[in-house]
Amino acid sequence: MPRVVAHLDLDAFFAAVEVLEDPSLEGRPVVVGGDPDGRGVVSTASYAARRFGIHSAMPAAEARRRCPGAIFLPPDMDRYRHHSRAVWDVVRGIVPVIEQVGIDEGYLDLYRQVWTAGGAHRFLARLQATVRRETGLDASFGCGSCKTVAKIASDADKPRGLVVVPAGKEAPFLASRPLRALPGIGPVTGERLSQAGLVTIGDLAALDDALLLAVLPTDHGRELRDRARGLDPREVNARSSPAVSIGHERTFPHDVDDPSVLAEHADRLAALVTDRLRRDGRGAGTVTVKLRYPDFTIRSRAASTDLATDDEAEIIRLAGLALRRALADRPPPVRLLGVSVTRLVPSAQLRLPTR
DNA sequence: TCTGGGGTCCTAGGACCC
DNA sequence: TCTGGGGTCCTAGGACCC
Repeated sequence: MPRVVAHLDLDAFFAAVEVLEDPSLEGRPVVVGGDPDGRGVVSTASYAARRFGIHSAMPAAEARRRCPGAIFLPPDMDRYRHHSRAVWDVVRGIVPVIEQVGIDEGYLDLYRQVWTAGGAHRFLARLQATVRRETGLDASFGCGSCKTVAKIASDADKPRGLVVVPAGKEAPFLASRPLRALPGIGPVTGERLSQAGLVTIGDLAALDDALLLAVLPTDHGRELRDRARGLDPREVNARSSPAVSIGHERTFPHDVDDPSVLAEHADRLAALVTDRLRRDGRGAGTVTVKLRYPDFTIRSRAASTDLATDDEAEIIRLAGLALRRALADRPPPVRLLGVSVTRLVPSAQLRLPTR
């Protein structure tokens, strides 16, 4: 029996929440993201702002050049989490098996709800209307026999889209779309495939083993070609797993030259990380410091302990150690400093050896 | 135009153990 | 004197995602 997987994607989510909280913004170009006077980038642009060519990840300064009249708002994650929870509570009440992937998207396993494409369409149209009525937010849905097809389908007719790909029609549905639309193909792989003359998902799907090996000689290559053919065995996994890492980072408004200033920022970031670690009920065995230099190269150095800790002074000490190692490798100026913790264990195992 | 902040997963090489 | 093989853990870097 073919699987029926749906993908839910909230439309322009951060901007939509801001409009919901301030209806005077309705229909206006709203840009949620970093500081347009500094080094900020766009997180989410409302559809009115997208008409000016503004999109996610664009420098906010460039967004303002394209639309000087746009309303720029800093992200308010607590607010977005609150609205996101409302949406997922509604969905969970109707579909028991869901895998939330981010704050604004997730997969639904519809195996208990529908058996045919027609059934899926009716079911999702009702769910879409229910989400809208209960939360005031629009979502787009895609549906098909696997995650890859469902995800691309949810993006195919935004906003308020609803695209159901019937079983057996996966490959033709995907074939004409650009390679970069395939989840797993980013800037590097996309460029590589483009250099090889590939343009569409169909081009990748058509590669035989020998050509595939020549173009993408990695384990990942076969998986990507399978997905391009509409084959993707990943299940909808409703069990969420605990975080693997917790971190904070900061891009400075101007590059920082002074090591003692960097050390102060490292202390502050380490304290923030420790707060979250403790609220999570965990301890950490490794503290990693990340530096981004003006040329955008990234360097990271780690410091570990044999006894997992959630002690602020100890985490600050390890961060300082890692920072000095990194700076010994390459001195300032530095554009970004980050501190993260890994090798996490439950608090009950604190002060027990981690290895 | 000049590029955020939160993550996950994978890989390669070295250390270490048996 | 010259030399194993497998397995695991750790670090650093990189691709990718939202």
